[in-house]
Amino acid sequence: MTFREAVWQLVRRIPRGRVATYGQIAALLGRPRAARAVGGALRGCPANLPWHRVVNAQGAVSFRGRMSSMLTQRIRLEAEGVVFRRGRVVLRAHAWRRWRGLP
DNA sequence: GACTTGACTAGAC
DNA sequence: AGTCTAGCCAAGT
Repeated sequence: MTFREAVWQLVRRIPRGRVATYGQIAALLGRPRAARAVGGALRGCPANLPWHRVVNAQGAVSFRGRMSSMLTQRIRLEAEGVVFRRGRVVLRAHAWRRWRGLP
């Protein structure tokens, strides 16, 4: 299993209405400093993957060459109830917490 | 195997 | 709060 596949597998588990950060994904995979590689893994990912639920550490949508794709990502997130504030996702409210309710 | 390339980040001003 | 910089790392050449 390549790193890229592991990223896809994990991203698939982010629930609707929640977001994860590149660094968070990397950390969950045991590579706390591979945030940048997570971005690379999402480049050319399967179309059915909820890639739009991954944002940067500031809660902002990362630039990917065109403004239109940023807008698409934002629209998709808002469509699932994610709230933006001054151009950033309100992480306090929407950050994916895998361990909620566990020790 | 040695570069190069980014959907990244934390830290320093 | 904005801007720069230096690390980092999997993939593709």
